[in-house]
Amino acid sequence: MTPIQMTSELNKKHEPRTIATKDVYLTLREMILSFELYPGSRVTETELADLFQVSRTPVREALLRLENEGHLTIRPKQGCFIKQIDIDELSEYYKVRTALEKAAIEDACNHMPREELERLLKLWDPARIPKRLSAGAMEEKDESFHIALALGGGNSALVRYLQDVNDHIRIIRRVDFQDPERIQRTYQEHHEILQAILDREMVKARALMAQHIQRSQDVAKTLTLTQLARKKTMANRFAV
Amino acid sequence: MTPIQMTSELNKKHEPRTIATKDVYLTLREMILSFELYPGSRVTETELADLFQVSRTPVREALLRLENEGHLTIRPKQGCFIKQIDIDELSEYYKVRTALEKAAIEDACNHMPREELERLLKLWDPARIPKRLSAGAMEEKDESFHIALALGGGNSALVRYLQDVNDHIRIIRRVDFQDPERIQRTYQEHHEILQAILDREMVKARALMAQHIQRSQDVAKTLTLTQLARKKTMANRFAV
DNA sequence: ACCCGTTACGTTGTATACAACCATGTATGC
DNA sequence: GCATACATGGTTGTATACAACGTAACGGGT
Repeated sequence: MTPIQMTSELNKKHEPRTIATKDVYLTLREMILSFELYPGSRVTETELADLFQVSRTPVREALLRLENEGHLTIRPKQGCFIKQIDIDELSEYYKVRTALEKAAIEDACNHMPREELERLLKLWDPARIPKRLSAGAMEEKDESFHIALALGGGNSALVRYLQDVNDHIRIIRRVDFQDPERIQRTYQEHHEILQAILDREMVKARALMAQHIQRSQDVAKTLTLTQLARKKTMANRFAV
Repeated sequence: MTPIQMTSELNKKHEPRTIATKDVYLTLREMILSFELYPGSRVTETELADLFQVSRTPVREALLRLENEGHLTIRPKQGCFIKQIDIDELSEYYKVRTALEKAAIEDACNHMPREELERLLKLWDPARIPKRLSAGAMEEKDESFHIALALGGGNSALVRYLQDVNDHIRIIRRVDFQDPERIQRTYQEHHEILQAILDREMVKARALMAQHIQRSQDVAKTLTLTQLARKKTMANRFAV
């Protein structure tokens, strides 16, 4: 059920080393991704330490990690600011993602075992879409699809970079699956890609993947903008 | 002279936020890259704090950063270990690098201004190679070439990922330029690539770049192995 | 009225003290 | 003689105290 032990090996990079730090990190990340901490707003270490009932030390370590993942910016001696959502920058990440996924597809065409591909094909059968799939769950499933392909290619560094890119674009990717139509579409496209790999048609698979990414990017972009506009009206306890 | 202000923007990610932390980080990184801290050996925070005459706090932050860059592994409650050099893993990084540089070349062909390309062409004229170019200086110049191309494409996220990959393979890349023959060769290949971009021949440029990376990888790989074997015989104060 | 210098506050950066935990080695029982 | 339980040393994880720095507000001068 859980996707191989390599995944845990991979996540280790992002997992803060201790309990308190880990909690702070995960909670903060969730708050940022859900726009609860509005982009551009400033947070102070003391404030967060009070909120989480821990000292500043684990807060600092969590912030350091979140900065590395691009969710916030630390300006020395000044404070830390939730990263603004910059559509142009996100497009850049999508370009990087496309480059990496193309490489992954090539590896997958060459090395990915038939059985693994067939297992995935069953998982993404457009005729058997689970009812009531939440956007969060679907986002996770989608990510695991792309990661599975990269894993199938056997290049774990590539997988790590893909994970890293995902960390950066998750904030807009998540809103992509709030529309059932988009879920349906994703199932179909994933199915097609898998079939192309199974047929070892590298050129076709690569093109399909590039299209697939492009389409989800377009949708997520507009959706994020409207979401953001809606949240902006709400009061935020951390806003400056 | 200095390659645009974007570079500083980029380095910010890797630059620890304060002075003490920064010093520790840079020195440690240098020690790792020069094999002074032998791969696999364990270091303790106290030990490093004593060595650098600072407290454990900045040491911890520096270690956290170095872990993110993949130079060492932190095992919770156990300690931190200098990353083993794994030739297979480095090959994976080279594959990622190739994927990214191909994307960069495409962008460069589309967007890079003629003048910038001509400036680079002058810098890499095979007829005018500076005498007594140290391996370290050449490595830096080589990196700045590849970064300049990515910058020319206008995708700063791509540049950051390329920097990140460079952080990981620098340890073997550095030994590539100890042979004057390799320096000569690099000048020629860079010149050819630039010319292809200037002619807007994307397919050719992409192929040249892929070859170029492949060749330097092959050379660096074997050289690193011999270097490593030599250093292994030396005593290391941090070795277990 | 505007500009500049100064002061005070708040925040980050660093040091240090303490607690929790793991690993090793030793001693004891079988 | 071997295995297991325990104790001890050392290392990391967290809390807190202090110092350095940046920012903003206030006051005085022009």
